[in-house]
Amino acid sequence: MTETRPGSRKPGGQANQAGEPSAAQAPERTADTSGRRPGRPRSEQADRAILAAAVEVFAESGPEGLCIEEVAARAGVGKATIYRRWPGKEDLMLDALASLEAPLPAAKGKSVREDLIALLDAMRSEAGDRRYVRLSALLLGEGTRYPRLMDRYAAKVAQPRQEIFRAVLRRGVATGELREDADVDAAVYLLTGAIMARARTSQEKIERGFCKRVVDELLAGLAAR
Amino acid sequence: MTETRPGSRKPGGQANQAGEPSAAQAPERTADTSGRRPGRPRSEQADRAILAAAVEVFAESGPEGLCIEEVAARAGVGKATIYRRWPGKEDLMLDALASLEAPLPAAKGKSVREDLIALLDAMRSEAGDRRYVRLSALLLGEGTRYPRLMDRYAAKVAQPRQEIFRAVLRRGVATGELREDADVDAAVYLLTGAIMARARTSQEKIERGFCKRVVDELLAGLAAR
Amino acid sequence: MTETRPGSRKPGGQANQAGEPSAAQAPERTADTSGRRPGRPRSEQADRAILAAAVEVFAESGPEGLCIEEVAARAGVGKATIYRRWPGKEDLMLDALASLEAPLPAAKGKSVREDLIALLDAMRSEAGDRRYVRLSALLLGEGTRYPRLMDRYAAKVAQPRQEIFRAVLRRGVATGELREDADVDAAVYLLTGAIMARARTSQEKIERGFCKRVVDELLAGLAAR
Amino acid sequence: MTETRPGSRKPGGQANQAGEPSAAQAPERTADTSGRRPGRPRSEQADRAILAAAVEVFAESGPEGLCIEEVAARAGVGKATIYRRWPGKEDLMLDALASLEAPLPAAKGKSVREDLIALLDAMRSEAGDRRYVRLSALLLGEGTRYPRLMDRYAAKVAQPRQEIFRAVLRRGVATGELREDADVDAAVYLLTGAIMARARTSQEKIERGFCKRVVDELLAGLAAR
DNA sequence: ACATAATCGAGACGGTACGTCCCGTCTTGTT
DNA sequence: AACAAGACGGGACGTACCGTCTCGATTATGT
Repeated sequence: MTETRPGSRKPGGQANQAGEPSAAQAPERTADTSGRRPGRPRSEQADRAILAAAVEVFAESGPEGLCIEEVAARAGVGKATIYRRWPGKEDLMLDALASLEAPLPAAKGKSVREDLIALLDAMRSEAGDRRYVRLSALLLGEGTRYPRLMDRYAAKVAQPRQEIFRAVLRRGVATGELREDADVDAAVYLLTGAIMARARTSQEKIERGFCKRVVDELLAGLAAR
Repeated sequence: MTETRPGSRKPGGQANQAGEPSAAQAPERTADTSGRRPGRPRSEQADRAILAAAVEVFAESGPEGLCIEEVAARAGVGKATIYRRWPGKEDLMLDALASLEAPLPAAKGKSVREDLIALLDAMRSEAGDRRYVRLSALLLGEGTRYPRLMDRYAAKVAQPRQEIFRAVLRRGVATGELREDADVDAAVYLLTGAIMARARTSQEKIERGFCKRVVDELLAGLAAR
Repeated sequence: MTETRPGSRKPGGQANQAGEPSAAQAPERTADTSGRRPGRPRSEQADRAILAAAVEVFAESGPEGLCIEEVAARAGVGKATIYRRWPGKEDLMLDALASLEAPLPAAKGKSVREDLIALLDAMRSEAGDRRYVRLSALLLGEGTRYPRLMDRYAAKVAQPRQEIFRAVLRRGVATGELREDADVDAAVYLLTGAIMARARTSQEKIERGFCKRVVDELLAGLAAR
Repeated sequence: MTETRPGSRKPGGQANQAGEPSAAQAPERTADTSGRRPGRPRSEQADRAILAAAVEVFAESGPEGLCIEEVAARAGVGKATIYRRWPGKEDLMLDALASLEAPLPAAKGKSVREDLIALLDAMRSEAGDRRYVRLSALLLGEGTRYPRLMDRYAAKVAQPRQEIFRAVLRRGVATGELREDADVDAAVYLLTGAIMARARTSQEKIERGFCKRVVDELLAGLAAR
């Protein structure tokens, strides 16, 4: 089910297993130069064509309808060329997802409120991208069946994003802009969850003002006084 | 693709199209009981067996692995008996999901805080049910492919639940427990989203105290003072 | 697989099991009048509609494509109404075949040659009827699986027809028109087979002169002098 | 419905479309061997296993009962491997039939009478093979639904066989053994038809002497003097 | 220059599930 | 009873993809 060939390699940077030790297990005859494997090197153009086709097919047919044969056909590539790179449909999808994640904007530091709104707004755009929603839904749905996949996603994609929110909030606590005893973790879930919940309730794009309202409401608290 | 037969009927109560207007087109001779279609009526036992088997198979194999042939076999039912009721895998899944949704507890009215915590706690239990997570993830992922399905879900399942939250919050505003200008909609997304976001980040059950922390943080607001 | 209900009855005259003792096993309450069964009598209109629909569907779809559901629909009849009369598809087909068989023309007696040509010409017309060819092909193909059916066909349809040929030939021997030691059986197979073989080689109708040529050739003999 | 792929190929020799022009569209670089389609070539072992299984299943279950799933299972082959070669059940059956047809014995030339008896005797053996009867009955019955099939059968199987008879008869005419004005076509139908008609009237094997009687009767002619 | 070796596109392979069709039986209320 | 209607469990149909496996052709490196 998983990696079997020694020198297996994967494109897609962010979602990889870290460090690409591909040369490590290679036969290496002479011992010195470049951890290069013998034989024809893999085509990087194929890498790109496959990922692009995967995103495209995915966006049209959804996670259930994504079909390797179609991806191969659109990429102008043999099926084996895909299976040489990814062990299966889900792993391909993970890398396709990663290729869609826009980097969150760096906190500009003016105020916690503005930073949070900017971060949420970036997520809002992604959530408006149906491709993102679907890829990420597949991931969630398949989580139990492919825990390895889920863990990699959590480690490589989800947690770094949460960390950005956490950093902004912690900085707010430090500068006194936020309460000293604010529950940073809870706040992260409240904020990021609001976008998810909103995305879920309808097919339409989330309206621009939504992020502001959410942030303000959380900052103000609901309780009277 | 969708319903074509006039008197088509679906089981699964909560997720239905409202009111079962099946009698509407029937000949109706005398007045009341006659709203009957001719022929052998559909077996309600089959309805139940199919839904039960669907949930069971689903829980074992995930949305991708859910297989109508297996559901039919376990329910002791011919495949046609399933396709007579649901046009496809996804629609079956929608009703299976609806059959899993526990009714949210009635607001007991002591305080808004306690009511909210109770509601979130009920959702937390569902979110801890992997079957629920998967079904709902599939639903989300397939949303664009099956907008009809998504709309039915929103109308029959999601919105009624949001309405319960909204009622609690509005009552809080009325009693003065919450700020007069509280953004009730934003608050609903913040609260329900927090559970979703939390469920998404790991496979483990959500800890009991999470709901309390979330509610308290939202009630207090993050801002200093 | 075969008859189970006591009072089962079949329409279709020629192909029946002889004598229709239907009243014999009926409950018979009072003991005297008319071997009538209680309850609503079977509709003879249904009998006719079913046979007609069977022939019609058959002619369109061939033996493999003949489908009871379609016959029932076209006859405006419930499926059970068919199964009440015939135990299965093949038996229905046998009666449908019998309803197609035109009676062979009575030998007019002018000469053996003319009689044979007339008989062959009648068969030629049937063989030109694709419905006949198909029904009879099904019968042949299914012979081994349904020996009972085959035997009934042989006894009720095929042998009486051969007997007509045989009678003509025997009369020819008696009148001195044919050789005294003519092998009547072989001649019957030669003549009737020629039509079958000719029908088999192409989809087109058999040309009118074919029968004459065949009869003349057989009468003359191939051998020189 | 029919062949669409350019280089489509079918096993089963005798029943093929003549000459396997598969190389025609291939790129053909050097000159000879290159008439190869790209990709993995079809397994000839699968060809053989499928045909063998088809004949076997057929012999057990008859034409109606022949079931591709069973053939695939017995041949140890995926269903797609069958459908890649034949568009449907009937076409498979045609090739299976062709694989059953024993080659007619070469005319040995001693006398027309002996040659004809030998030819009929070969057909008699086939007709005694229930598998042959059924396959050929299906073919006949399906003729109108699948005219293409029927034509191919006529062209590849039936006509070449008739030609053999015709050649024998023509030689007889040439040597003076037969009448100069003998109607060769009619004679062919008389002879081959006799076997068919005889096979049709009963389930039992045709008796050995039948062929002799038929040939002698036709040679002698029925007419007195 | 030439062997070695891993890649490429193509597409066949054994499977599994799909959604449809029809079988022959069973269950309604009506005639 | 028999009727029209139509649901039932079952099973084969032909299609679509899965992930694996040959094919001949290509493209690098290491001698």
